[in-house]
Amino acid sequence: MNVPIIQSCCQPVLSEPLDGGEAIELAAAFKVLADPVRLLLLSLIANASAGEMCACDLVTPTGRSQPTVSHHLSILTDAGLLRREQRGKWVYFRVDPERIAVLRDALAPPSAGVVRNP
Amino acid sequence: MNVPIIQSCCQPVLSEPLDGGEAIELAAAFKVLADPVRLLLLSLIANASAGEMCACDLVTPTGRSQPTVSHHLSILTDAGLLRREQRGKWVYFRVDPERIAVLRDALAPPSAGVVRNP
DNA sequence: TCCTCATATCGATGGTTATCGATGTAACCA
DNA sequence: TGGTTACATCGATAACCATCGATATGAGGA
Repeated sequence: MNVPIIQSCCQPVLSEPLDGGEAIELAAAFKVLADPVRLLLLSLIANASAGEMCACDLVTPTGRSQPTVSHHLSILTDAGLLRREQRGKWVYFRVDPERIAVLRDALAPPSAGVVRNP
Repeated sequence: MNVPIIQSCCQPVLSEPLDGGEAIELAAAFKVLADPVRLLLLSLIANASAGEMCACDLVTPTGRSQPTVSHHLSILTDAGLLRREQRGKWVYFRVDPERIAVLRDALAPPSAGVVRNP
């Protein structure tokens, strides 16, 4: 997957018209969330007691092969939704809530925080 | 695309662990947003002066064929993100902001409105 | 240095979907 | 009734992506 880093790219969809480039960028960002395994990974990591999880503990609960889980963790990390930290042989992941907030903000209600006709 | 109606299915992803079914449902919902043409359609309709737009006026600004635009409008309508109203020969669409809010809420910050350990 | 284990990468495959031209359907009008 | 226009559906195609087994990489430990 072509995964650009998720960053604030535009006004909320419902508050101001998107141009073509913004639409492509936002769509790519939502595509990262459009997979059940990736949502499950985000949820597992976000709700882990230490706020982080070892990749080794993410294979079993997702029910996928180790390469598949590694693939999804890469996509989430490339998008900036996860932060990766290697400790010895192990890799730990934690969620970056600010990146998630960018996507959340793109869905803000109409005219929230936007002066349409100043 | 298999497009279930978008409805509140679960606690926010970052606040409580998802189960497999919830993850599948949420992923399908985000998949609806994971296309630039559909985001552009949502944006155009939400920002139209009358709060609605005729399908006939959505072909040119998206730069796609009429069948393709009709296809995407169907997906958005099936998901509940758009409301469809036929008036004579014409079909008008308006955004349902509550359905968008469901997706937005799924991305709520950790523990927002959720008591993790009561 | 060799072995083990955790993770990443590779190559192949099957399923999904965005897209289009052609055509069907249905509303309006003369 | 016949023509025109708006929209939906159909069938085909090309691109994309999740998935896996096999294998490479790289860190620790003996």
